[in-house]
Amino acid sequence: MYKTKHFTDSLFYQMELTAKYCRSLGVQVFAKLNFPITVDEYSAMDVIMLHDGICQRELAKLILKDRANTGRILNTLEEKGYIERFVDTKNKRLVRKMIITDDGKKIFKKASDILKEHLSSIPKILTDEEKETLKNTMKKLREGLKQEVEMKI
Amino acid sequence: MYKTKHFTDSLFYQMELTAKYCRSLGVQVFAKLNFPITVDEYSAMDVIMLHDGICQRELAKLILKDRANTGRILNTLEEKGYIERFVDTKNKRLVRKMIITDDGKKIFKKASDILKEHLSSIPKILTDEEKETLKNTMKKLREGLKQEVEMKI
DNA sequence: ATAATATTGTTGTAAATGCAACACATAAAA
DNA sequence: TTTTATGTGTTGCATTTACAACAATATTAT
Repeated sequence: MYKTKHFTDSLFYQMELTAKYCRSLGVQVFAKLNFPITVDEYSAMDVIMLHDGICQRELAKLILKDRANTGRILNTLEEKGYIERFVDTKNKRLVRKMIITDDGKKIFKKASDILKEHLSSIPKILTDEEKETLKNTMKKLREGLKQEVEMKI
Repeated sequence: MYKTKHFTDSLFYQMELTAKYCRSLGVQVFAKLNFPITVDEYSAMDVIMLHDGICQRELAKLILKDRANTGRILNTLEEKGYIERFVDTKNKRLVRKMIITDDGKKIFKKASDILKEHLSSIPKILTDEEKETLKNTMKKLREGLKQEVEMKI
């Protein structure tokens, strides 16, 4: 019937499908283990710890959520007492930076340990080599797409 | 500081980042070219044409959106006159099936042509081999994750 | 036969998301 | 100096999404 390649066979569409499985797995694991934070909050904390003195917009660019969304995630993390925010300057501009509190570090460490233990119980689907190749190729794809897609962050 | 692998280095998280670029590219292209349908509606039409006589829930499972969401997408496609729905039976159960109307086929063809032309103007980021490997590995990952993740569809 | 269970689709609702508009401060240009 | 442009963060709103509850029907168990 349709000889041309279908959109649903395209790399972009299949990437979306695959990401949905990954995301669902993350959400379900976090809910199942009764974490006091969501996947997104956990990811944000991870990025903050990796980038000392990061400001909100830089964080937004790294987690690929817009500024509004990023601000809201930080609001809830602050309400929970896992981060503290303060005003600083970057290039002589006022920015809001944040640090992980001791409470936050404790929760993060605990979550990481439980997560690692739980994930190790999931059977290995891909070989280490396949995983590495996959990550490298996706990184290359992201680098290329950065030129084509405007992310409005 | 943190010697253990970070969550943001994980395959799952990087998949989410990469998928966001892909999704944004799709949305932006569709908006830029003034299509009368969204990416999701286009994908749904593509899947419907690939699977003749598919019912709503089967469609939902393929596009990985829940039944509610799938029903709503079909509502808008029906309102636009691009599909027609009718009641049928599957395993002696009442189900709603759908067909693409002539109008729908026309729009889909037009969108496909414009899309192909536009996408060909985007510089090649990955080689054909890289793309194939990537798609195959993602498919393998999805197959494996199907055992671990419940999709509630 | 009756009750319990399962399948399909819809409705309602809360949460997440994206985007535009705004406020504020600084840098650059006139 | 005054105006214009840029960078940062917040607010509001519309859309998307996930999830639970429900209705209707069919299957299975008791």
